[in-house]
Amino acid sequence: MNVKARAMHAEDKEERRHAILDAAEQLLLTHPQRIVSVDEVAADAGVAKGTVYLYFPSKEELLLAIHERASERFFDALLNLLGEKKAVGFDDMFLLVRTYMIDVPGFLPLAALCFGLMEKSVPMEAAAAHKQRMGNRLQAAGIGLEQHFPPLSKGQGIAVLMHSYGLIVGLWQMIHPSPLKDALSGVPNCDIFHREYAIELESALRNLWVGHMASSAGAKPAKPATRRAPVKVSRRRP
Amino acid sequence: MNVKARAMHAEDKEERRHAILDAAEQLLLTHPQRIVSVDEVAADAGVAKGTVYLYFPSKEELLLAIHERASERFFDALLNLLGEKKAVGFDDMFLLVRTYMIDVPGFLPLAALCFGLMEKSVPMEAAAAHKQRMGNRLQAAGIGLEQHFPPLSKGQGIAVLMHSYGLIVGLWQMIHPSPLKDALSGVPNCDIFHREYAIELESALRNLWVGHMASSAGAKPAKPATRRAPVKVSRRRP
Amino acid sequence: MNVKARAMHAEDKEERRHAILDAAEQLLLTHPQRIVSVDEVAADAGVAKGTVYLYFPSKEELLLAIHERASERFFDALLNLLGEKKAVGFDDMFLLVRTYMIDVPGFLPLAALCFGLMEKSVPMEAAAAHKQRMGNRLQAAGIGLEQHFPPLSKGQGIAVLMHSYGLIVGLWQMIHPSPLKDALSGVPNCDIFHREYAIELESALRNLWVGHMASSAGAKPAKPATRRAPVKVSRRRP
Amino acid sequence: MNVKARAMHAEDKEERRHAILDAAEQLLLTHPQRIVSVDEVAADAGVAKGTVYLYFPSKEELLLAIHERASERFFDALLNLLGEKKAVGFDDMFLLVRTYMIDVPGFLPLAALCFGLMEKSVPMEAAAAHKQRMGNRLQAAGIGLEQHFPPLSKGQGIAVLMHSYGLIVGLWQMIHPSPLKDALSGVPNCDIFHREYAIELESALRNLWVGHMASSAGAKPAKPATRRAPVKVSRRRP
DNA sequence: CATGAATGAGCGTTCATTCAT
DNA sequence: AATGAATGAACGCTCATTCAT
Repeated sequence: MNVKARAMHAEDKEERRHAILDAAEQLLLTHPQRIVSVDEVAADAGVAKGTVYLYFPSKEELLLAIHERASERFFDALLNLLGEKKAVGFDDMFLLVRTYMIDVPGFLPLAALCFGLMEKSVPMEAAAAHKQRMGNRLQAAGIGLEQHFPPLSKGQGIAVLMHSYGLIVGLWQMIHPSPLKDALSGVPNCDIFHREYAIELESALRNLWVGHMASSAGAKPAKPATRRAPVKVSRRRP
Repeated sequence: MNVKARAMHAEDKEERRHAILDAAEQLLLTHPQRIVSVDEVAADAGVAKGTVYLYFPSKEELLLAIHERASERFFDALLNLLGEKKAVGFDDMFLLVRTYMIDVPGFLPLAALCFGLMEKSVPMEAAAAHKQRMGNRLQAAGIGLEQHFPPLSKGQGIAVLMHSYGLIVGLWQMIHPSPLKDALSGVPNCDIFHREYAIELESALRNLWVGHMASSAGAKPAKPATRRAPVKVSRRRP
Repeated sequence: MNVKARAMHAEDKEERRHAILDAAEQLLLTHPQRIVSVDEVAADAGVAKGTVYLYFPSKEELLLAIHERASERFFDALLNLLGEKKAVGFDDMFLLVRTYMIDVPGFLPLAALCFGLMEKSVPMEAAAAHKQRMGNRLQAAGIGLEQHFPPLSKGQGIAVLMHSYGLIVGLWQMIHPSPLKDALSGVPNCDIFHREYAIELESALRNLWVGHMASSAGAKPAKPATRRAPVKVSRRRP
Repeated sequence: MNVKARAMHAEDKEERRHAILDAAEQLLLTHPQRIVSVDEVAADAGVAKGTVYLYFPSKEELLLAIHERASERFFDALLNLLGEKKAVGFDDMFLLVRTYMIDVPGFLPLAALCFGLMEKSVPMEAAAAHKQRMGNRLQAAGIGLEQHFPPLSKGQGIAVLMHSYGLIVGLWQMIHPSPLKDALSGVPNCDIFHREYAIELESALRNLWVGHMASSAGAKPAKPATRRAPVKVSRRRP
């Protein structure tokens, strides 16, 4: 990793910026539970600690940048998928979630962390810029989604995505692999916290989507499949 | 808050314990972004720092206790509701969520925080005990849920609750009131992050529940309302 | 140990004082490496923490009292031995050292600790009183020693005792059983620190005594046994 | 002490390391009774508290380093002396003890302290390394000693050194200059604790050495100088 | 006398950030 | 541009001592 030469040109600088991000990401992947220190990042990136601060104004913004880059990969893949001509189903979508979020060990801890980060020390304009970029991607993906899933009404695509992302991150916080897992096996009523995250998420997410599709579709016909339950679940319409 | 008298009896001690919890909760609520320090808690509770450690073995366990107390209130209300004879619908449930989670300002930030807490420094014993208590409550509530929502199959009640809780916490992290909200209004594509959390959550949660009801109910008849969407969303049945 | 009744009379008080000393001593024996806390002592003695302070003005003086009581036992046995009619040799003396110092696990750590304690917080008059009591015992034992070991000149008995005690405590600090012992076995030149303390001490002590006897005895005849070594070791006499 | 320049080169760093050691040593010397705090050391060294941790991994290891440096000086002088061609006697040795141990005010309190330090918090690796370095020096000095004092058998040199060191430190703990000294003068039987340490030590040490020389030399001929005493002191030979 | 709840100064350590080189 | 030595505020926790009950 050690890149000693000075980055004089813009491209060199971008390269070094990514080298630092890579190191930090790697560290996050390797120790998903700990919050990495700037020292470690610098050491792993093969640069001095001060250099990190040449490329990122603060540790928080470094973390944000990692998360944004990781999200970008997901969104790129998603937009790519949605841009294809062929039909796209839930399973295709979930495969992306699995590939870019679940199977990337640091992604979810970081996501959870980043939510709480924006309030801290990150200057408002940086936070705003970050949110805007994320918003743009969401917007584009939401529209693509609506095209592939016709039941979705206008604007509902973005809602589905946000709800999904919330569910993905929130559920991960409840159910994730942890050292406690082994220790608690056998303790009654504790195994529920240690179900397989991917399986549980797929079920939850699918149901969320089913509901979204139904709520849009059913908005007009208004007749749910079963007699009682939906009556209680669907929004009351006087 | 300053209660100078010594807590000599068990009930007094419980009271003081709660006074400390109150102070910490209040602090959490006032500064949702920062992790409160023991110094602050002690000062706000009107006791010396050492006194905090008389009632809680560590800061982590203090935070956990706050969360547990708040959860307990929710679960008590939930079990109470589910224990009643009359029919219970989604709206009744959501009212509880609103009352005990959304409208209690510290609840959700703390919930998000606590998920990440268990791994840290909390001795395994304590973490296990905490998880078991939470597990017990979940279990009881899950069973009650299945009785009121017949479409739910055995064991699905607890799943619904967990998925819901994940969604509640995860979505809150994405969309919550923050100082940024005002600053970002007008920035294109940023307003999506600043929708009203309660409204957004209700929609997401309802859809999640609709999905759960449908997936159970429809497991046998398997007839979705619309032609295409469910085909793609529902689990493939070869 | 739990003695709840109030100690109203002097004898009861003395008894309780000893109960506290016993508990503290036991604790010291059990965990020779740690400095016990007042909490532990009180708990083990079956009294409240405040009660300890009714019987000892400070933790330091409690420790001092333990050490003094343990020393007293040694001195009692020593004076007893020296008071007998029959001849007493080094081996008899060493047996006492072994019985009252080496084989009492807490004795030596405490002795080492107490040396450094007097300067701290212990009020000067308490320290003076302690020293005087110890001095008295030393004085008596020194005189007894001189009677059994004729080569010793007047006043040399007390010197032998002090030098011996210094050697006993000082050597123990260098060579004592410790968790490191096992870990360091095999590391070259480290095994010297892990010789058996009792054996090493006996050798050192015996040589110290041999020297003392010789220096007194030889003071008159002035002819050492060997030709060269003593010439260099003994005090030059011009 | 305040040296503001940054220590950029290895030698500068070594210098600063020593500056910190100096400050700590000075502090130890000024307040032999208290265990210095890192705050004080940093303040006295004219650096920030964090800087101390740049040069020493922990407070314990800082203290150990002070002691090791002081010991090193003694051993260097000792090995130097023993390496010379000319004859070396007890008085030459004692001069070193006086110069490097007695007359360096912080040495003995620190030595006493360090013995008890190794068990605490110092990581085993560091403790082992420290012990090994000390062991090496002892070994070398022991061999040199045996060459200058022929009566000493193989391996006895190191024993003499260890016994001596134990005696030096142990006796110091009993008899050392202290504020009590003045206060207690006149109190009967207390003056024994306030003899001049150097004088007392010389006597004790000389006798220890005489004994060692005699025990080796006499191991074969076995003829004690006096009639009764040695019979009792020397090891029984059946 | 006895209790034990309350105290709070004090400590060792961390680590994001700065800035002289 | 790059370095990495230096900083110092902040933190969680301990525990001998006090004193209201």
